[in-house]
Amino acid sequence: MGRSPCCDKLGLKKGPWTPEEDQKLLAYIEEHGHGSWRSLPEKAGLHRCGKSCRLRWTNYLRPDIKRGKFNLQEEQTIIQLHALLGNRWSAIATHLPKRTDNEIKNYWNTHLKKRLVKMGIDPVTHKPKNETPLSSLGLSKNAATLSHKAQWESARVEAEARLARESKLLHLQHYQTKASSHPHHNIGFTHKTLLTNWTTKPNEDQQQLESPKSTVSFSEMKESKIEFVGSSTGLTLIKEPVHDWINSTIHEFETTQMGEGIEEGFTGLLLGGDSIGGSFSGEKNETAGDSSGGDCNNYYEDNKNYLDSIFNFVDPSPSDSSPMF
DNA sequence: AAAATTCCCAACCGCCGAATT
DNA sequence: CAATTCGGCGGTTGGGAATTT
Repeated sequence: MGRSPCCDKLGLKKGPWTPEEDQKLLAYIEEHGHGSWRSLPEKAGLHRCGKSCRLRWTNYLRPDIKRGKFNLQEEQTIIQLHALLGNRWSAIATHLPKRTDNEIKNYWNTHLKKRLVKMGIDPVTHKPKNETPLSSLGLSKNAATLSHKAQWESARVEAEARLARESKLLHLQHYQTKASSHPHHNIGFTHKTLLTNWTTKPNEDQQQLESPKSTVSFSEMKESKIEFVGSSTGLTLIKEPVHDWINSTIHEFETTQMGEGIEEGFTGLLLGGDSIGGSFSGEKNETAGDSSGGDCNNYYEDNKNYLDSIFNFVDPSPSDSSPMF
């Protein structure tokens, strides 16, 4: 049977974390690694459940987290991956370095979803709510193709995500080993920095606009002894690599992300309802009267660009090195 | 200036699958 | 093989901040 909720124990604190609690959690993980989350709170002197500690660590305290506004490229990546993967935030997060699934999920729900809706695009299916105009543009065939390819692509991206998770796990184990053998091992931050951050509002002053790249480490992928076998329900992992295909698809993904094609499509599309000049989080500019997503006159063109950009993502190169298609 | 409303996000909840006993 | 434990995921929400009335 199921287990009882871990926070049901009397006396366990819930709600927002205090700086003192953060410091305890950080200090413990810095010194010992997190180990078993279940037993961590007691060892760390926290009156929290392990789940709460894990969440706090993964979504906030981890040193490799990037906070602040999402840049254009990150937004594009989220939209593209969401079109392929749906609400699989953890899989999407593996392609957005330093972003947590929770943050991406929040950003999608509070910003991107609304933006798509305003553009007349169904945020679930990523199709225009009224198909007719696009059909007349001759896109219906493309849409069918997209649907088919997206199934494969979805499986591929999911496999990438899995690999990324596995490699992260390996790194974590490596780190934990290090932490246990080096009691004062520094993992890239100090209590001081944490407390400094707490004196200002989190999120506010840590905006970095780094150029994102896939968290899937290509070298790790190359070293991986894993082969993907597609199936209707997902992927089976068996031994021995098929490096060429993996690397080529990853390369396609990466070049597509950096390429000008999608940039153009999404930039025009998404910037349309937002502020001009790259200040991209200025949603308040999307006031009534501004037919967000651009001019009404540009509606069809915009949607065409939107679909095109996804087509480009799914099928980015004319040569199409993927054996799947 | 104050009240009402909306927005945003950290954190919780419940479920699931994998691992362990 | 069943029961249990654990970590992880996605959906949801509470409450503070920001904005509007």
